[in-house]
Amino acid sequence: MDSEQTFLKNYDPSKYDRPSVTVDTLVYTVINKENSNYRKLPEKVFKVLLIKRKKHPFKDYWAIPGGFIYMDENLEDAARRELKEETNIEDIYLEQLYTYGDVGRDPRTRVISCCYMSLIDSMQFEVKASDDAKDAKWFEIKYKLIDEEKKKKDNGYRKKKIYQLNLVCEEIVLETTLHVMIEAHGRNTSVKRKIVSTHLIAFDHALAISYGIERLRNKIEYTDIVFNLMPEEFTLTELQQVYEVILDKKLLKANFRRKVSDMVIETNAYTKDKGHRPSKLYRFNPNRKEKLI
Amino acid sequence: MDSEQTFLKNYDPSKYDRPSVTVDTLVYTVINKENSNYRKLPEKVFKVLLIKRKKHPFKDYWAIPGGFIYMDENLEDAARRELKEETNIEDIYLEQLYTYGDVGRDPRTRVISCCYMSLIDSMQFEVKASDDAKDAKWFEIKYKLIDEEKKKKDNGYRKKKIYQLNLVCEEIVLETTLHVMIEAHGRNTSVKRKIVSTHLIAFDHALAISYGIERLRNKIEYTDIVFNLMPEEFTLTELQQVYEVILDKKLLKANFRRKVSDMVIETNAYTKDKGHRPSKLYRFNPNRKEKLI
DNA sequence: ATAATAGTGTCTTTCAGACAGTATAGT
DNA sequence: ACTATACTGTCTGAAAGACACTATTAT
Repeated sequence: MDSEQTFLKNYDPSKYDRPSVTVDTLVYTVINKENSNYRKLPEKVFKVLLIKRKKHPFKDYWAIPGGFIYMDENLEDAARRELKEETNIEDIYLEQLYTYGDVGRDPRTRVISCCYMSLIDSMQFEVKASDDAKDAKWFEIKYKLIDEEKKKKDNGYRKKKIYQLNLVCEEIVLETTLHVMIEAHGRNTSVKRKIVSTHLIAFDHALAISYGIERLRNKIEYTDIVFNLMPEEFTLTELQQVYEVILDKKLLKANFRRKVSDMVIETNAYTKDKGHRPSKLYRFNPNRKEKLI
Repeated sequence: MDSEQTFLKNYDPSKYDRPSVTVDTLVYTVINKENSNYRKLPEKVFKVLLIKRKKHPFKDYWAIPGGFIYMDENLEDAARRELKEETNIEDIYLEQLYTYGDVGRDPRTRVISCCYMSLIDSMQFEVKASDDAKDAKWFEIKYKLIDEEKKKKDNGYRKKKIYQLNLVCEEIVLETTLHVMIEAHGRNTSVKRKIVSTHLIAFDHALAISYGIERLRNKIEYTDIVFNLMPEEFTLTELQQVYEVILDKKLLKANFRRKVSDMVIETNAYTKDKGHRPSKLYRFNPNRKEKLI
């Protein structure tokens, strides 16, 4: 009769083939665009951080920062370590997004990639992460539903949503087309995402980038995560601009202010030297009723 | 100058230590409780499927069904294969829930577990999955927030939510206490879940079971997933009972019916022989506007 | 004065919550 | 007749959406 102890002593993990495991971290931010007219507010741009690969496979392609986990390190710790190493960013909002593990997604060997998503404040990190030496660059995100096909089937339907993801940094344009296939059959609905065409983006990383955008668009509506993109103090118009650039739609000012009113606290400070009426500065209200999942 | 091809030919995956990867699948359902009073409707019970482990480690403990992935098999395919093998369930709603990878969560070696969640129709699978020979059993779920502590800190707070998870099957009672730690610091909020005490549940599986319940409670409010728990035809009262047992609260009938009205289509059929007024049978309306994430 | 943003008031429609009432089978 | 469920109507108040109006700065 063997005990758990003797079992563990004799356990040989190399009996089975094992995949490699990486941790990749999507870093999103919203940054001010340069401005000519002294009166106008700077436009906000939604960006994602990509690294230019220096090694095979996908040499010279752009990828989400990340790497192989250490054997004595938790997944989230690995994500934070990589983020610190590559961008010097730490103590930041991080959440697990999705684990990608399709056969053949990495030409070297079976690689399973646990993907995290983080949001950073543009002011705090803008310079460092844009650092050229690291070959890390912020890419402006343009993500749009461009077409939708629906076919009726008996007892259900099949819908294909076609998305265009364009990532732009200076003269570099990374263009990807994605399909989201929704299959409804009886009471059962399944969703599959796949890359139809992509250009200069490594592995299946375009999938994660688009999924991260959709998750963010969703969670911004019912959680506090936006504030991870904001500086300590901000105007309500800036906050609204961040919502608008992420959701890719205009919002009405009066309604927006009502909606966020219980998430913020006003300060006594105002903006100045803006060529128009000064604006009150606000902070995040940490004592609001939270909603987390 | 080496090409990608020569790089790949010389790539040796055994250079680095690699973890083992498993896929585990939470299977939830809602089942009718036996009934004495011929007039009364059967009560619904929310259940999760657990397997009794026959091998070390955690021999004789209860675990979520799952196992090691094959090297030539996608993650979701692995989840579906295991589900088919162990419970004969197939063609069912499945979604990725979370990937657990803490060091030391498996005493054998580093094991990373990609956890899926599935919902099944009690009528269709009730008998098979309860099959004793497979040592798989349905456990009734009782999941409650039992206490909450909040401590103010400068520039934020720390909140601890204490949950009690009880799983009951006949005379077996599996009791777990979980902490959800919410730490708000400045604009940054982090959430950590951990097991404080658990009894006869293998690995960190109690974490996944509770997280799955919370995800389901959340998604039932704004998606169609409930219908994966329903038979082809059902009464609105049955649908309401399923909502109530998952959310663990009573709902008002008139309001509930208004809320679900565009998700269902009425049939011409009615229930009968119930000892009270017959009820109209409904089906899922596959053509409703969907919300998926 | 002007151009631009800051900020508020209010109407309407929609939706969530609460409650009370009527209807109808099986014994 | 009685019991238990089936089903509907309507009131209230909150929230979402739309729009119009006033206020204030730097040049």
